[in-house]
Amino acid sequence: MASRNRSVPAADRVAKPQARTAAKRVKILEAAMTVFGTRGYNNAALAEIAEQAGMTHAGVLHHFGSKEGLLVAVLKYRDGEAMAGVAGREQVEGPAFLPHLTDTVRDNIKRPGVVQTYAVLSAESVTDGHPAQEYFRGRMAGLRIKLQRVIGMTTGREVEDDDVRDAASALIAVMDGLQVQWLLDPQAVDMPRTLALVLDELIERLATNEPAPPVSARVDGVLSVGAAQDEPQAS
Amino acid sequence: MASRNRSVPAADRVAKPQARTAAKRVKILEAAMTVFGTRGYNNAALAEIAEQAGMTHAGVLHHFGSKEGLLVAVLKYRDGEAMAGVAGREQVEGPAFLPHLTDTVRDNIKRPGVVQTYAVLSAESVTDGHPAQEYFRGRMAGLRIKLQRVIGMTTGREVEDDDVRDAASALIAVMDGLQVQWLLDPQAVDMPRTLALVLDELIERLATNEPAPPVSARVDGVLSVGAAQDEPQAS
DNA sequence: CAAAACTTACTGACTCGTTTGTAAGTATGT
DNA sequence: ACATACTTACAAACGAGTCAGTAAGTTTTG
Repeated sequence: MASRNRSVPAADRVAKPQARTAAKRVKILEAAMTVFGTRGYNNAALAEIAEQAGMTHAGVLHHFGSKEGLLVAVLKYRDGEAMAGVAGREQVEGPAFLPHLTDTVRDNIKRPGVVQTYAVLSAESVTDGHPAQEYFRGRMAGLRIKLQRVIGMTTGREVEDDDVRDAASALIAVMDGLQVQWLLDPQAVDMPRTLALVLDELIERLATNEPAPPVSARVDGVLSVGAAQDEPQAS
Repeated sequence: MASRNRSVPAADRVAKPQARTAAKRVKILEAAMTVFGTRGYNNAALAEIAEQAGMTHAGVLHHFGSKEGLLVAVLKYRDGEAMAGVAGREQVEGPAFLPHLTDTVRDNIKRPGVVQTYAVLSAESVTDGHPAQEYFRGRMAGLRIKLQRVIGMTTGREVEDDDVRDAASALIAVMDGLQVQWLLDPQAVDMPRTLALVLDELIERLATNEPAPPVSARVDGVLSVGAAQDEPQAS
């Protein structure tokens, strides 16, 4: 299925970009983000992206070489934008990163398009041979490591501790999972509040190092107030 | 153009479906699950599904009318299968539903295909006009309500309590979010352990009703041991 | 019970729309 | 003059759905 290796036309070797070109490219990227978000990568048509950017699909290809190239550019663009982001918020490094998560989620409510793009693409990326797969694998790994470090710092735990690792995965999972629920029904979930609940509780637990009893015990009535256990667990 | 004298596949007419038909349909559904999972709905071709089921794409259409019809059938089939499921596990109703969650996640590790189908389709469903949108909206809502009830029962809280609601959303979010991370890198996350961590901690918090201090306070040094605060938060 | 009268379960060929990418030509700025 | 930034036109594929036809099963009828 893979055609022969031909040289990519004019992907990135920009010798002399003209004055208004940069702005035009941003406009294409912005349009692409919207369309990839509303339709998914596979179902998105270059023609629609081009139209929103005020040109033909061939014009888009002139700048980004291929649809896949455009996607990669969108992903990179989003990263850069998220840093120099919405409220002049720069790269937060220390334990302040944790409340920053909740802030970001709060801001995201005002940018459903961005949320949708991220949610759709990240899940779509697990499909066979998806062009964004490597990107999201790396992104997840990076986020996990960063969170592990920050959680370690904040709670005085080892960075390599299993609980710290799990907490990092869990926080990312909560944010991503909430987005899908929220996109399907914005009334149904309160993203920042829910994230804060998990975040506060997880950090408290790691800081005090007092694991909660497993729910299985609770269900068996071992800890419950009225200690009437009704049914034995099959396990 | 809907109700003609055409031979509608799932007919309520007088004649019987043939003997091996049911099995054949299941084979198609099984193939469709795989292909929808590995390619996503939009990128999946009926021809590939048909091939895996041992027929042509027109044959598939004969049984399910359209690609969209097939997707809906797959989703329904999956629900039915999940109940009569893997280990003869039937509809768990009471507080036992909570440990059941962890069990399900543990089983899912052995069924990456199913996980991928669910993860890809649920996120894809938020795109404009996706045929599975209503299905997943309903599914999420139903799961949330069920979890609210079970959490209420287990912790002695009101079902309508915000914390209970948030905890329900959070648990679903953790499960779904972990799946994407796990599919991208199975080594990187321990799904059941991570879910258990969040689950235990959330239930404990709701049961004792002692909210953890917000991380923001912790970061500001109010609670931290070494009370060195580095940067004031913008907010 | 068996032939006629259907129905079901397909296949193969085709239509028609959509889509990515290419090629060649035109305008514009430096 | 010469890249750059496009456009129009086209190529080649692909994919969903239609249609007519065929083989086999099922029901009805005499």
